Amino acid sequence: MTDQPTPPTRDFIREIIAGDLASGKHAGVVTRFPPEPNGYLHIGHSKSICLNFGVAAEFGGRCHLRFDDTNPTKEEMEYIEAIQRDVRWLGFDWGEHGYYASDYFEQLYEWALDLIRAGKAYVDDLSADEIREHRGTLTEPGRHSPYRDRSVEENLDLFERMRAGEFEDGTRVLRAKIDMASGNINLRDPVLYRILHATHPRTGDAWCIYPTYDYAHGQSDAIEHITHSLCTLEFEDHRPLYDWFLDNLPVPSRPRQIEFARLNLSYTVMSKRLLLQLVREGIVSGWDDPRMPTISGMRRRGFPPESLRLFSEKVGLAKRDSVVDVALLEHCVRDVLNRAADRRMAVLKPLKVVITNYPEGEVEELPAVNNPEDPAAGSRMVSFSRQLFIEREDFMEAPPKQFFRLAPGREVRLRYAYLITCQEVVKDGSGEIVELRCTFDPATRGGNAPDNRRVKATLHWVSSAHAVPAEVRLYSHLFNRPDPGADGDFRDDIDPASLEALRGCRVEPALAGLPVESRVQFERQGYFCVDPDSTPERPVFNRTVTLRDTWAKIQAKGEADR
RNA sequence: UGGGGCGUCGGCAAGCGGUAAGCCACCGGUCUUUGGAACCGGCAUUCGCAGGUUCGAAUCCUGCCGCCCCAGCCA
Repeated sequence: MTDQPTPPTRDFIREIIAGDLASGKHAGVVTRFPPEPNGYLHIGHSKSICLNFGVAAEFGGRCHLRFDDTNPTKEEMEYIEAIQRDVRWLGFDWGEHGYYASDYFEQLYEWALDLIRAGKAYVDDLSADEIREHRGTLTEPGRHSPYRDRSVEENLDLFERMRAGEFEDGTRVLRAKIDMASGNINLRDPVLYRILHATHPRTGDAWCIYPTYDYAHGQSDAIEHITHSLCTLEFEDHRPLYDWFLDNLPVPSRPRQIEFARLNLSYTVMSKRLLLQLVREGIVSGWDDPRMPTISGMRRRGFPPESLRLFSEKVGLAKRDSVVDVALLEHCVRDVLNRAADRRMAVLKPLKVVITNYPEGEVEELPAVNNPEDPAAGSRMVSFSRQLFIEREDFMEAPPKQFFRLAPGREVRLRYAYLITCQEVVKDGSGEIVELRCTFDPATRGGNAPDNRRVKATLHWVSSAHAVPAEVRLYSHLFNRPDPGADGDFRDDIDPASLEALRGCRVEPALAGLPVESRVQFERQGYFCVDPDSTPERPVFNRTVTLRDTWAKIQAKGEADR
């Protein structure tokens, strides 16, 4: 067997960068993550963050965090702060390299003056509607604006007066003079500056003209000596314009834009517009609702940052549009949590069990392993007594063939405790099961029978006198179809049962008083984390993700066959 | 009927002229004090289609077909 070293993670972007380093085109790598502070970051951004910071780290370079804050009508300080918090939480550090496009407004303005002086930009008095009419269509060329051939002096005068605030919003713009007949619409004299009498979150009222994305982005990259400017596919046809500015302005460096496909996830919407709508319309509780694909939502849901990084490695990087199965994300979360989360017992829908042959008033402390995947996690003691709670779903009066949990006359194991046998089912007047009367075998303390007899099931449980009440919130996908909105309003595809709050849960005492965001596994059920709504007397847990559930599959199959 | 991209397993994705990696999902099995985890095995004779070049093509050429993006003073 030839044992070849695992090839390093390679994708087309890393290949380009490695090539640029090998050829000596660049001595080092500088990337940037450039969010617009007009909303919260989501898992699509997480892919970009991991890419930009990851690439920089792998090649010994650095990654800047730069806010693309060129549109004060949509941007807010709250978003700037949330974005910084989320990037740090994900595990990345931009060090001294936190920037804002607005840091460059003065330089960008000077360069606009250069363009005007070179006859490559002009002030246009056309209205937005008129500009659109002159732009032509996808198949017909555009027409020149009647203001296209103004003199340099007039353009300079007008542009300076735009900056001085002499004109109303929308009355004039600065445009590049490129080619109104270009097949690439971005080259049909794109707008460089628009008049916006709006207060900017950082520059306040210092400006009333603001550069557009196209005019600001590449130059900001150049100012920061970004070597590789990574962005999503929809900017591909902006690249000639990106390059045009670099070619026509005295910029200090020459960044290269490279585009990759954005992340799409099944059962999820990813557009900021739609996410904002969910928040504004109160469909979710906020940007950090645990059902949101936002980084803050996933954090509250209990996803560890490592799981998001793992996921972004696993989804790969390419240029084709794709939709990643949300099951891959869930797999990454389970993979990390399986190794990291301590196990605890929690009964979500309690059913009372009385051990009839166990002495009244007696309590035993039994050792329970914290994490079978991690010996260093140690163990804890759990209290056992005569009256317990088990999961309602773990008992069936008339069990089907494949159900091997508790049933009348059947013996099962209580994890870390004893083997018990169900002797009697107690019901109330309406026929509902309210209690199980069982016997235990004192010789099976810890869970093993001296005669080596086997039981087919192990149940989790809590001692009723020791357990603490808790609320548990069960989450499933926000949408009930893999492609929400594909046939109309995405709101019609919201799953009304995506949140189920259980109030009467009983959990083992070790689960009380944990810090917010603590992540644990509830044995046999899934991974959960402590929600900020918790109080000292009543913890609240969010279900992060269920455990793989073979029984659920068997049941589902049974129903399908019926 | 302009311009720019993209088409490899159910979902991602390697492959860079030498005879289809890997992951998720799914299906079997082993093991098991979590119906978890772990482990073993199965899962594309074929790369959108059709021609061509070549000893040899997913990889090169030609022509079709399909999908995505662009007509914001959003990013």
